[in-house]
Amino acid sequence: MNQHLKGSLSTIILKLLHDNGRMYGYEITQKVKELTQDDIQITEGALYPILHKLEAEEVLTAETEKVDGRVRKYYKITPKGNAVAVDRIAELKAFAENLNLILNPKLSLS
Amino acid sequence: MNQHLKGSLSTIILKLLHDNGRMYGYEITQKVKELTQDDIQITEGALYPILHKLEAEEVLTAETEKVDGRVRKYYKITPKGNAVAVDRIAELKAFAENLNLILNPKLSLS
DNA sequence: TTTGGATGCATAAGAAAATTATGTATGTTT
DNA sequence: AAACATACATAATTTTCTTATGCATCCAAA
Repeated sequence: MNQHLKGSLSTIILKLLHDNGRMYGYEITQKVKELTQDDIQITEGALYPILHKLEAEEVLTAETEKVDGRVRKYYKITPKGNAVAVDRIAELKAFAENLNLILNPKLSLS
Repeated sequence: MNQHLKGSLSTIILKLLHDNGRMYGYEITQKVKELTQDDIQITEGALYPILHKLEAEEVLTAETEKVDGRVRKYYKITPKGNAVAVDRIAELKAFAENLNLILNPKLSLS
């Protein structure tokens, strides 16, 4: 995985769930791959523990479904979790803007 | 500190040193504060171990100076370290762009 | 037909990278 | 004198990820 992703991964997951309403783990990994043109690959060892933690914190709820013979575990944001998600997404946006400020500092025109 | 900073911190330090040539630790913390309008505060417990590690890897070299009665440890990127720095900064830029793609997904116009 | 690849979830051991707390020291401001 | 800013350092702990492994199903290719 991209080392710069550290710390941002759980918020990215919340963002995708916030946008898409209901997703399962594997779908999240594919969506991130697609959005970033294969640049970001979420590993399972990182993904599932985060989903379980968010579920334990009641930010997410899960429902298992069998689709085409395979089990999928669908996650969505709880009403209670929505405030948390919105907050963290706003922080991630602010962070992205700060990154841009650092990476493309304005020339001093003095 | 901003939790999303995790993982990006060492590259941010390299970026500042790459832009400014020569900086000491405290100066780096102040520069990041300034650039991000107080949004990002680098803690000392994160900063100094990173500087020491980069020095051990010979990406940075350090020189101690006494200025106005206080000791400062100035760091700069080594010739060898420059390639590493340029690489990581490019990766951080790519990451920032990926973040934007995730945070502001294009509407599907199908 | 069986092998490999994609789909799908899970977890354990270890490493990496931060937080939090603490310590030292000097200079400046109140 | 106390508080705050400047300046560096590190130890213990926690968070978070990597790497490896395991299980199971479906589909395509050989």
